[in-house]
Amino acid sequence: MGLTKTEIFTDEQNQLATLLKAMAHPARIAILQRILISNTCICGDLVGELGLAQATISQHLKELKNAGIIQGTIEGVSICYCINPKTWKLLEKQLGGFLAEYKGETSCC
Amino acid sequence: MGLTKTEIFTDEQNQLATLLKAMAHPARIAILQRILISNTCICGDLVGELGLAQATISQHLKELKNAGIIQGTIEGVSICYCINPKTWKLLEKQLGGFLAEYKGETSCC
DNA sequence: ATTTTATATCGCAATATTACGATTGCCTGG
DNA sequence: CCAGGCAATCGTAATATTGCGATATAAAAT
Repeated sequence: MGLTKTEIFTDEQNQLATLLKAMAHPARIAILQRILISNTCICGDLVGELGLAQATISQHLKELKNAGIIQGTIEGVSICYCINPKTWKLLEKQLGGFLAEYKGETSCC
Repeated sequence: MGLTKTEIFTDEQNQLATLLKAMAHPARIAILQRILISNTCICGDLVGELGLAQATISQHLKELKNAGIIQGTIEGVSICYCINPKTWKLLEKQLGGFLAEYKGETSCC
């Protein structure tokens, strides 16, 4: 055991879980926030700004890229990362719908 | 190594990461959706509805509870789980603010 | 008091994640 | 072509997650 039983769930559930998982780390949230602020892409600046090793940052970037949340393009010497608009919109839609499903606190338990 | 360096990040980043992590599993998304639909709480019904063992469901519920996303009260024989309004509102706020920070696709890379 | 029913917890095995040093690959400038 | 820096990858250690059977706990029914 030790691996998620994806066959049991819907594609939507698996997809949302994958996206959330990709963001569910403080370093990756910090990376995304940096990208959101300086809209324009960043890269090795992160190594200096966050207190993590280059290999670690690269790994986090890879995970965000694998999930489709960011995309990277070669920009001369360094590499430029930025938000993938398509996935971001999908995320807004899926997550928005999910959160909105909660109808106030109609006295449950 | 192998453990997240939380000291490096802000409380907000760590908190959001914890909440996202708690939701970042298809089974837990499915559980939350069930709760959102039948607003009123559920419990061992999940064992029949999702295809997972009782011990596994119980563990997922525990994780959601630890994160503060759901709360449980004893309801006679069984236990009634429902959304924790406080955390849900926090999540909406944090996540909403986060997602909204993206200013369209102003030609990045 | 004993059985039934509903959950939680323990213990384990398989796998995934996190972090980093070391190395490799790759472009650019000399 | 070769040296420079930037970023990806490899390998490894420590720890976390996922899933389940088995067992424990606790309230309700008999």
